[in-house]
Amino acid sequence: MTKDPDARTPEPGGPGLRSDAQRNRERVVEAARDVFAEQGLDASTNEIARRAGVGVATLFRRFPTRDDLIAAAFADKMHAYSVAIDEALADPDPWSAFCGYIQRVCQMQADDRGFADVLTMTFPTAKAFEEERNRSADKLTELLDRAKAVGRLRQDFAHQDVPLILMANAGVVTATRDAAPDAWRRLVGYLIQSFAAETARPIPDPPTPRQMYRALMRLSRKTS
Amino acid sequence: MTKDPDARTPEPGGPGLRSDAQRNRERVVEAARDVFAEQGLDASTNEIARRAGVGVATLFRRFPTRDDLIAAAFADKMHAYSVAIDEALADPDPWSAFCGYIQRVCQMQADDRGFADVLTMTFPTAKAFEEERNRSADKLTELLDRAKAVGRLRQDFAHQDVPLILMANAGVVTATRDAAPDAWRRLVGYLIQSFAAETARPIPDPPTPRQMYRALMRLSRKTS
DNA sequence: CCCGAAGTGGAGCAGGTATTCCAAATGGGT
DNA sequence: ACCCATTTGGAATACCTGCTCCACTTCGGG
Repeated sequence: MTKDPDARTPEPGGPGLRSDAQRNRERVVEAARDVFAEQGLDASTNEIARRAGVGVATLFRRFPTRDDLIAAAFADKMHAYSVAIDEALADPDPWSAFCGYIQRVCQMQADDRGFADVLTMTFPTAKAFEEERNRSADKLTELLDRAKAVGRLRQDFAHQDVPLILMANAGVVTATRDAAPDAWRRLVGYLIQSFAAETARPIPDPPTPRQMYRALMRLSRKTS
Repeated sequence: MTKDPDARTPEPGGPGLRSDAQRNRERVVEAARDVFAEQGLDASTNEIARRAGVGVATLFRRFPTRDDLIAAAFADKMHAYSVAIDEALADPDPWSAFCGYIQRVCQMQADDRGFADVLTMTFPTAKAFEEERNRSADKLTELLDRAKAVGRLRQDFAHQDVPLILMANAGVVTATRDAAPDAWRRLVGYLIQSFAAETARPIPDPPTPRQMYRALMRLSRKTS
């Protein structure tokens, strides 16, 4: 009687949830983090529920769509992702800031198979991330501008090149994770060198921002 | 292509097959080529049979394992792949030969989703390809040596870097195929520039040949 | 033209997903 | 201690796969 039928709070940890329910929710999120990290975003729902020690119904009640679960599982990694660029902006040397940022983000991909997917297939998943992404985008532009201003980053480096790097890196880490876990460092080493202004030579145009946006949106729906 | 009774392929098309059976076999191979190109190596068997207009039993009778089908479907693209390096070796300028080869192979990945998989996940599939690969490996070494000898290719470029490039490129093409089909050219542009001797700066060591071999063998068995 | 061997297609099976439903268990306010 | 709304686990459903089996069809040599 005292309960309000529509007192649903959309996303936070657990507002009106019973204490045990809230605990179970957290267990699901933790299991999802683990499983996604190991197996990528297309890991089986059953596996996550099993690993969390709850029934599948519990998982679905708390996270009706897969995107809800992904958003919850990667919320803090997305935060770390945007913190990374803040830290980069704090570096007095814009070039080392840029290089450090690229390496950091690629490292995050190497560490977490699911997160590599989130960063490349990306937004399909969550509006929750969209805001964070937009903030990051502005900061990224700032970072690139600084590195160009000091003459270290080539002028024709486009911000679309960053997701391009992430996609390339994702290709390497998914292929080499088991057999050669550090192979991606070599790729990134090559790439960063090619971003240096002093050695820049003409290369094909980058994809347009709009193309890149659409590429990132891809695959929310499977092959069809 | 080019139906030639004794062109190559030891015992492929059909030795003692009835004429209709042989025709069906060819239809399956063609359907497999199309479907693999569109959907990648993990396309559904049923889909291929349906597209070929035959029953699934026919497909399985002719190609008991998936690898058999893959080998048949990509035989001529593998041949083209090894021809590409011959053509590169025919180029009098070792550096443009090298650059052209990389671009050519990456182009092939961009054109065929399944072939991109074959080149990166690779051999899981076929001993048939192994011989072709070994021949190619020797020729590749020759190509790299020449380019290094004329001082255009950096000395620390390792032959393992080639599959590394293919993996990176595969990451980009799978992500951007629909929205930005030429994005991979930009990546390859960056990479090739970083392979030039004159601008070379130290980068992390490449994976060992053995690591790379194991990486290529990966995923013959799923996640387990 | 005929008939056995070769070839065929689709139903069927085992095993995998995502998602829904509901009888039973549980928390926590009283 | 009680009671009922909330929460739960697992069975049930509805698809997908890969792969096999077998009654029927077709080829092609005589």
